[in-house]
Amino acid sequence: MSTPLEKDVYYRLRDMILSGELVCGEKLVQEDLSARLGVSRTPLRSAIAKLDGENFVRMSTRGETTVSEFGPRQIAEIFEMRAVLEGLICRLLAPKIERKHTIYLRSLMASVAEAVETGDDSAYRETDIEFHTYLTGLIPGGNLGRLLEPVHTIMRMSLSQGLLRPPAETHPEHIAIVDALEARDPDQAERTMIDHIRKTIALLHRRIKEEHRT
Amino acid sequence: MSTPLEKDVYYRLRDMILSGELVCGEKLVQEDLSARLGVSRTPLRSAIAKLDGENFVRMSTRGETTVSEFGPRQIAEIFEMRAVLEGLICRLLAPKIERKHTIYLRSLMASVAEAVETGDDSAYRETDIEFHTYLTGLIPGGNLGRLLEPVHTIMRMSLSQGLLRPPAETHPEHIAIVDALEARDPDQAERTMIDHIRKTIALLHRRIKEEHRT
DNA sequence: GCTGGGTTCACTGTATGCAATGAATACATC
DNA sequence: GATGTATTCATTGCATACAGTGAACCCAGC
Repeated sequence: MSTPLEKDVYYRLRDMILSGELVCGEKLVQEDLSARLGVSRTPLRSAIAKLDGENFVRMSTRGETTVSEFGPRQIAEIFEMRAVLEGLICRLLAPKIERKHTIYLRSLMASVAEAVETGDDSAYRETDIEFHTYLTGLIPGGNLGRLLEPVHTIMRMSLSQGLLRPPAETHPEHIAIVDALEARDPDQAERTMIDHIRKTIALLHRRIKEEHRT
Repeated sequence: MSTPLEKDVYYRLRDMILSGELVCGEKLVQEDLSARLGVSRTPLRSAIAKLDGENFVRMSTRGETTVSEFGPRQIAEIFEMRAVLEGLICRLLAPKIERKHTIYLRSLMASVAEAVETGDDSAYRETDIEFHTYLTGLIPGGNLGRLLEPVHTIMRMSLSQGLLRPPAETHPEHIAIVDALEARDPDQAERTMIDHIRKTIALLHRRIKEEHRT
């Protein structure tokens, strides 16, 4: 048992949901899925139960399991949550952030400076995610971080689907966030982070509008 | 199948964790637990998987399942999340809240006016919870609401353990929140809600300090 | 043709059995 | 006595088997 089968099934299932392979509202039939994934229903059920806990699927009381919806509308809502939660992280972090952490963040920003200039999105994308993930990981205790993990998974998916503002736009915002953290200004750090994410939300809403028009 | 056994096990297990019957860090032994609860390991495993998804327990890769910690420190962190998330709810709700909803909230407040005067905490407590739960339920889509459900469970537990500010203090705050919602002022609504919850967090921190001193 | 009752069937929830793995213990060797 | 090794054991992960339930379907009666 190098890797527990149910973990594997969990990740595969989650990917299938986020990639749209399993459509929203689709009823999950355990036998079909287990055949499709080549496992028995036991690890599948564990995976589904965990996904239920994370709200990726919804189990009705009558045995029906349906896929939660992750359209632009829901993504926007999730990003709203992300904004305030990551803002909170910055606020809590600011008073006591250690020098080595800001140094790492700065080096992270510096490492993609060229990618920003040249407009190399794919190189920039990973750094963007790392920036947010790293910050989240800095909170001790980690309840907050654990809650945000699935959210960041969704964020990763959104970015890979092209939900990306121009690096030339977001890069300075990231730097401003680090500036505020380094200045140990909780309010400023929180505000900067929230504004940063809400600009992406605004982009999302424009997308929704366009999509609605077609 | 009046009620699925695994749902029942899930709730019982969650209660055992929140009530402190299962201590933080305690390793969950499936056979022991299943015997203790009078069920087989199968529904138990489903329940545990879901609790893992909600971060009530933590499953290591090596099969060990341990209970997450819910001490004052963690409760404080969770309340911080609660503050910004419920603040967000108010912000999103304010522009479009319907009259019938504010009417209900006002009636809710009015119904406990005497309890506030007389200092009848137990009568007031349920209304307090209902106030927050109701607001959470008003957000459409419900991803936000679903995320906050376990959080409110923790809140309920905290209140029953005496984490309660005097109703005379919180009651006007609730009213102020409804005022802001009715005025359709998103910023004010968000701020009022956040301040409201953060005052409870401050109480929590005082508790932590006291506890630390003994 | 439509409706009511019964039968079948697909699917889920649960229990149990088995195999595998990590840990603890006992033992042998240096 | 300490250290390395083999064996046992506790406990998990997985598959399968079984029972129960809701839904679809079919057929008879009006």
